[in-house]
Formats: sequence, C-alpha cells, structure tokens
Amino acid sequence: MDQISNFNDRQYLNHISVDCVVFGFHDNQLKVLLLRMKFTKEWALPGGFVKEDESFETAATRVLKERTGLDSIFLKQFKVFSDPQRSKTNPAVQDLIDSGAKPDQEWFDQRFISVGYYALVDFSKADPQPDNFSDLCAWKSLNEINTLILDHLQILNKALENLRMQLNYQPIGYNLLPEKFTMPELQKLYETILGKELDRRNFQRKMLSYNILNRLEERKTGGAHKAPFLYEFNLENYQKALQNGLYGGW
Amino acid sequence: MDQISNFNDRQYLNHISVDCVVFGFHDNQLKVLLLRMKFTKEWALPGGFVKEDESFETAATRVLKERTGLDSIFLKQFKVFSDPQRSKTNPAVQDLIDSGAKPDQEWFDQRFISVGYYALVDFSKADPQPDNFSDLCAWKSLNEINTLILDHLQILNKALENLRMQLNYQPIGYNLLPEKFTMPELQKLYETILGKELDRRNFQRKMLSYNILNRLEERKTGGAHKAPFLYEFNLENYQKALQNGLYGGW
DNA sequence: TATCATTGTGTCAATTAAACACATTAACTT
DNA sequence: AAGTTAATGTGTTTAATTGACACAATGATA
Repeated sequence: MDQISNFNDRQYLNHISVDCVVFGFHDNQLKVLLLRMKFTKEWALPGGFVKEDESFETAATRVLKERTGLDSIFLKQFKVFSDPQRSKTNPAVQDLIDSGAKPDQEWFDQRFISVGYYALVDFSKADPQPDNFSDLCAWKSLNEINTLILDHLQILNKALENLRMQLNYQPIGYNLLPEKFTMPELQKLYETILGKELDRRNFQRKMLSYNILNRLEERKTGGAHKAPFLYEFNLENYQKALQNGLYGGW
Repeated sequence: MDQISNFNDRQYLNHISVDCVVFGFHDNQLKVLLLRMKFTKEWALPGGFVKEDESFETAATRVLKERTGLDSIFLKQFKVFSDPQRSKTNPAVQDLIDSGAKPDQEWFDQRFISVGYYALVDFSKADPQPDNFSDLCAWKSLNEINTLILDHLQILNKALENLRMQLNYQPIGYNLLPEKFTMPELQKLYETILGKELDRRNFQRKMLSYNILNRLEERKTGGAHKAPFLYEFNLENYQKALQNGLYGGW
C-alpha cells in the first residue's frame, strides 16, 4: 500500500512509495502477501514511502523486513505507476483520516508515485506482520483476490505478467522454494506460474538437462505413496544458465 | 538527459525526469539518438522533466515528439534510476551554470529520479532536433558510444539488455523497420540486437513459420544482385503471436 | 553476355519435444 | 502382515524442430 505514515516527517519523500508484490509458494499454490486496512477493511499491497537518502531498493527491503522479518529478499523492480489521477480517490487517505491524522491540504494535492517491486520469498520462513494502518497481514491465493485498494490489483497483475515472462531469466525457483524440494514441487511451481499443466516426465527430463539441480540422497517422507527424491539448486550452474535464459518454452 | 530547464517553473516536477533510449535501425546497424551538450560537448540521452499533470508516458511522448518530430512512438518503460547519489556530481548541472542559469540551493540539494524508457522508431522518419541545452541531436551506432553524462551509459546498457530479453514479446521488428522490408533486413536487425550471426535459411524458415509476415508481390530493386522480396507484418497475427512470445530461442 | 554476389528454395542428419508404458515404493487398509 | 492405492522413477517410441549445407535463380555490373 501507499503507506500514509510520516506524511509530515521530512525524512521521507512523502509522495514516492514502493509497493511490493510478495510472492510465496505453499500448498501447491502461488500466494501473495496482503495487508487489511484497519478501518476500511480493504486489502492492499505492502509498501511505504521512500526516505530521502535511501534507494528504492533499500526502501523496499526495509518495508519487507518489517512485514516478513526476512533479510536479503529477492527483489525485482518491474514498473512505476504514476497516473496523475491515481491519488485523487485514495482509500488509504480515507483510512488515514478515519484514524485521526490531519495532513494539510498541500499533502492532499500532491501526486503519488509508486515504484512496483515483486519479491520472492520462502513461504515457510516469512512471519507476516501488519503495519500501522492495517490490522492483519496474511497470505492470499491468487484466486481469492478480487479487489484491492487503489490500483493495487493492476499492480499485482503487472507483477504476475513480469514473473511469467522472466521465469527463464530470474532465479524464481530458488527464491520461492525451500532449500530442499522435490521434483513434483518444482513442477507445481512452474505450472502455477505458467497457468497450465506440464507432463511430469518431460518436465523432469528437461529440468535435469539444464544441470542446475543436485539430487540429494534423501527422500521426502511423510506424504502418502512413493517418497520422492529431494533436490537442491546448484547455484553456480543456475546463475550461469540464467544468463542466457533457460532454453526452450514450457 | 535530465533536462534542467524550467527548474523554477512550477508546472514541472523538477526532480523527476524521463530519459529515453531511442533506438533506430539504419545501414544494418542499431543506432541510438543522442544529444551533445552545448558547453561540455558531452553526449546525453534525450529526456526532460515530467509535468505535474502528465503521466510519465505522456512526458516521454512529449519529449520524443520534440526530438524526432514523430507522434505515437513505441515506448517501453524499463527501469527507474534513483540512486540518491546520482545528482551529486551532475555534469548537466555544470552545463546549466555555464549557460548562466542560477537555480537556488534547494534545487541542488534535491534528489534526481529518472524513469528510463526505450523507444523504437523508424529511422527514416525521424528528424533529430537538439533541445535548449544541446547543440546537436544525432544518431550514434552502439560501438561509437563510449561515454555519456551521468549514469546515461548505464541506462543505455540496461535498455539494451531489456530490448534483447523482450525481443520475442514486443513488436520490435515492426517498430524499428519501415512498413516494407526484406527478409535480409529483418535478419540483420535480429543479428544486431542479439549480437550474433544467424543462418539465413533457417532464419527465414522460422520467421515464416510464425505466420506474422505477408510477402508482397514487390521486390526491392536498386541494390546489386538478386532482388529480395518485400514483406510487411501481418499485424493481427503478430500481436497474437507476441502474447505467448515467439517460441524458440535464436 | 559473362561474372558476381546475393537471394529463393530444398535436403538430410541430429537434436529436441510430445505422448505414452511399466516397474517401484511409502503409506494406508483390512 | 499382506494387499491396495496412488504417486514416483525410469524408460521408449514417434513426431516435430533445429542446424548445417547444396544448388539453382537473378539483378546489377563489367
């Protein structure tokens, strides 16, 4: 969200915010981290204003540290949202007023600019925390998300589009999965992002052909049926392969 | 460039600029439109401040209309540059002072943010025009470009990287070539962007397999040797094909 | 009219992708 | 404790695509 705190705090560029689309993977589903506004109960993307002396990346990192407890999150800037009209009917502003804040007129008249980042996190390691303007921070599956404040749904969709396009160029698997994972899990991740089903055997053959995975001795037990092997990324080869993009369409 | 005009003109957001990497294709080479600064004679990307009531896209469109005379230019936002330090040693500021301008201290202390766009234009239709701070506007081949003011070389390289990555997802051929073009011309464009040579016959086979080209009856005469056919894009199929990306690596 | 360099078209082998079969095995049932 | 179940591991076969080349056709030039 466009965090409205500190609107009279001079250390912030109080019209430039970062909005983060935080992706996680759980229960074979792609999840997004959202905040529920205290007063309007609408959902919003985590975000916040940029400080005067920090880069946008730093601002996004700072915000996400607060929302998830995680350091060194994978971040990718994907678009700036700057429609001059986007601030005119800002539900977050209403929420702010409901909360008793009293920004001056000049603050209302300014233009809000938001830099969109998508973030990839290990679902199991994140600890969702609401901010000053929200009462809940939670993971939502994509199909659960119908409306968001402002243009946040548009931002989310743009992030998804970028995620899909960059699947062969960014370490998406590495950042969304735990260190050890099974081939079916990796496949489900790909299927979810691409929005289509893939042949199990062809997927495995192709994935292994990239030489970016190490198969471990361990297997994942606990689930019913045959226990699948665990894999980890071979980071060196992975990085190298991503330089040219993982060849071939899915 | 970060245009420094209007620094005391309240209709401009005088710390947010758009910088445009304008690509054209000529003599089988990828060209970029650059400005030469009046006083320092350094080269810079065309750009300008954003007006308070216009979107970034509109600002970029406005600037490019001034620099090229062209309307409805293909534009793609690719990154925001916001390092808090980037304004500290700003050659453009020196140029401004040399020119006799006297911005106040507050203006110097602010932070410069630049939104990067790449633009694709039909080289033959552009009419390069310098702005108030430059004495020359000209096309430069990539290998001629060694240094640019500020972080413009970094911006240019980032644009190129994006152009390469999006070659299969954006109407790059359509926007860089004239309406009618030959297969060898299209191939050279691809080779230039990708930075490698391709097999003539395989390229043609693959390109035709997409069904995005109409072969015309005409041939291109005038050059020595056998006259190649002229092609045009089948816009409907082209757009459709780009949705999923032109399949296959090059 | 012969030459030249480039274009139009086609072939073949090697590689890759798509579709599918069968044996293996961890947990659950009874 | 043995049988059942459903998912996993590991192929094979066929079709499609790619990569590497060969050769004829042709527009300008000499």
